[in-house]
Amino acid sequence: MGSTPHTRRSDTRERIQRTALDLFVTRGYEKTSLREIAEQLGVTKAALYYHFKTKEDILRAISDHVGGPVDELIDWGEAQPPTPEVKRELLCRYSEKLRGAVPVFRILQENQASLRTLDIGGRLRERVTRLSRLMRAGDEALDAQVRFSSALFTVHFGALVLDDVVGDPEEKRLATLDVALEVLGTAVAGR
Amino acid sequence: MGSTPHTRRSDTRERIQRTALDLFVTRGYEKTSLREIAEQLGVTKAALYYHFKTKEDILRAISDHVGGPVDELIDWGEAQPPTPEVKRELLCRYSEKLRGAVPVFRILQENQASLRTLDIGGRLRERVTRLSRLMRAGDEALDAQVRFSSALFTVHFGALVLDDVVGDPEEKRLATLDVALEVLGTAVAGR
Amino acid sequence: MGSTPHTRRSDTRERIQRTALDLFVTRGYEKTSLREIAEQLGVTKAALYYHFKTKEDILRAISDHVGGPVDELIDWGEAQPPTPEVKRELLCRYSEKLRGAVPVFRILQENQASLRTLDIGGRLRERVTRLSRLMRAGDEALDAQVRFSSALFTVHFGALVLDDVVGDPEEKRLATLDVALEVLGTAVAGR
Amino acid sequence: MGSTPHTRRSDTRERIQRTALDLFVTRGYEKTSLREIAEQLGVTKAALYYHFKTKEDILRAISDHVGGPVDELIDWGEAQPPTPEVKRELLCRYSEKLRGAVPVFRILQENQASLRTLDIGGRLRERVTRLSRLMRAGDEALDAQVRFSSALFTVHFGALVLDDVVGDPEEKRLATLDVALEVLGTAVAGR
DNA sequence: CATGAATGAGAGTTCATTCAT
DNA sequence: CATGAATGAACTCTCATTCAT
Repeated sequence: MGSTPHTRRSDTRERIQRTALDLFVTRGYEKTSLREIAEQLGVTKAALYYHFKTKEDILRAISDHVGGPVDELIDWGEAQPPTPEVKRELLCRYSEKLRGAVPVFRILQENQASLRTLDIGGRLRERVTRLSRLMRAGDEALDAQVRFSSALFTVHFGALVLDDVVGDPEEKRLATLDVALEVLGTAVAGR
Repeated sequence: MGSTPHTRRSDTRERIQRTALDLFVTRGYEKTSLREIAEQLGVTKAALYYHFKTKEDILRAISDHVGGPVDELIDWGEAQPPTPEVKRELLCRYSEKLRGAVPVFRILQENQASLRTLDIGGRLRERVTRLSRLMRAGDEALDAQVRFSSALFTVHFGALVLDDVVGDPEEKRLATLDVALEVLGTAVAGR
Repeated sequence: MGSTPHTRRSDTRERIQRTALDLFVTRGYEKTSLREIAEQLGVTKAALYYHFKTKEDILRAISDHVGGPVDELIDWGEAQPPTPEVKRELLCRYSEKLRGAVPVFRILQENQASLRTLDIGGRLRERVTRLSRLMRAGDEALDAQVRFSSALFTVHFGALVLDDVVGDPEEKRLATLDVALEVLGTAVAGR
Repeated sequence: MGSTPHTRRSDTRERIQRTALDLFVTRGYEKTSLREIAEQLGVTKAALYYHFKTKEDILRAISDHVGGPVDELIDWGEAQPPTPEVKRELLCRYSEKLRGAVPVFRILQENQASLRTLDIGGRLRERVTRLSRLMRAGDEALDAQVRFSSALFTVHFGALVLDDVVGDPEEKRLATLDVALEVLGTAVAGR
């Protein structure tokens, strides 16, 4: 019977990621040492290395939870024409990806400098570049460019910042999206 | 006498800050070692310690170029009533502070996680908190709150991001400000 | 019955030795990790431990292919009087032992320092000492001592070095032996 | 005054080399940890890194005491025609270089496998190759080739092996050289 | 003003080895 | 026969910092 088999076939890999995520969020990637992760988990540093090749690899695993979905979104976007509708759709979907993955995005956001050297930083940079290009495509006017960027900021940073604000998360998300769409809207629709 | 006015007295301190700024921007605060700074400057590590008490102290000196003015702005803001006009004024002035100090803001932005432990991080956090509170004061409605934040994001991140975009800086700055004010405006003015 | 005679029963042990031999030769004993051996073989590290008690044990098994025969040779030599004929015989037989086991000798040769701590190193040292003593016995004159050593070097290192030189192996071996015997000869025979 | 100034301006670099040399000889390069060197010297590991960039760098400094002179010898040899006289001269001079530097040569000899990965290993290999080529040039006959090699072995390994044998060092060296020259002689002179 | 020398603490990483399954 | 998971000890190396000169 045994509904909770005790650690049957390593859930350790997941536990490492969870602990690391926690520490990366609170202390930062660089300042979090493998010793800390291991200790907090009650295993040895060497155990971490059984499950992950390097420290960066742990972060990669964590950030892939978010990287994959976002890449798909970008791929989809690049296959579409740069119409206002597509951009609106992009913002909506991006907002959805953010939901529930805020801590991961926060790590990527707040440790940018540290990631630069790592190849995970390269991937991140590429993602940001592609997403920006996507959002900005279609209207080269300065005002439009600013609007496109601003709408993206609103969705992205809104999620990160409003996270520690009281209120129903979904409600906050939709409010944020509304504002972003409005900023965008005046650009694409002329309103 | 003295063709070089009163620049007597170590311009080394300034050169250290410039070099450090450069390296902090390109390699990040943590990843930049004092050895690197010293080498790039052609002095010894010990020399850095003659001019600055710690590594953090160098960063502090750099960030104070921006911290002081911003603090003054916040102080001013807190002495005003939370009217729409004041908020608009805040955005305008904040935008001006950003101008020319983008690299410093970028360092603070991209090294947030590293700064958390440092007391300079505390000050930064406080500044952000106060500025946010200032911007958000006066209207607790969710929609308004989002708008206030978004306007601030637009000015702040717009400056950082649009920096590597072609175009006249001042023109870009004003365009950004326009969008920010608009986002704000619909909230505060009802339009 | 059984087309494959009686090779039943794990040829894995042999495969481990072969793989290890390869890696020890190319990367050195210390620099070769059990992980590498296991990976190159497509098994787990733990599997190696099923077949061998320690890493040193693998090397021991490898070097025993050569150690036993050489020990026999030395035993034989020590039972003989230290005559010129015996020494000539020793060189000839040693040369034969070397034939085909060059890689093993090379490992022992090039990893001497690493082996020192291991008890296999002690055995090697003992072998070398006994063989040298055997070759040097009978004539304490400095010139003779040098000659005896030189003849042994010639056979031993000649085999290792000439291995990567073109030419029929057996022919090279005999040529080497000739020179060694000549060096020896002038000492023992006066020629 | 003050004939023995106490450690005036770092004789530490030299002391590190001496201690390392000792340990490399007795325990081997790989098996000697920087902790051991530091402890035996009464300094911290970090002090070693003040004076040398890496562990390999310490070995390099040690081996350069011998590498430079030998390189010069080889350079000289390569500028000469491959005559018997030149070869004799090469052996004589090589023998002289060996004198007094036996421990260094022993390290290089006994740690060959470990050095392979290091770029100091490459240099060593190159040196050996060039020296061999030099000695073997001029007569492609198998017998001659073997003789050339053998003469070199005699000088090289003779120095290493006879080091722990009683007797006046210089006398031993000359005796060794005599045998080497004789081996060579029969090849080059036809005798 | 600045350097040369050194330190203590800790980082990430790798290794041979063990053992329940 | 063999594996997956884990460990403890060690490793090389880097860093911010100190201080006598």
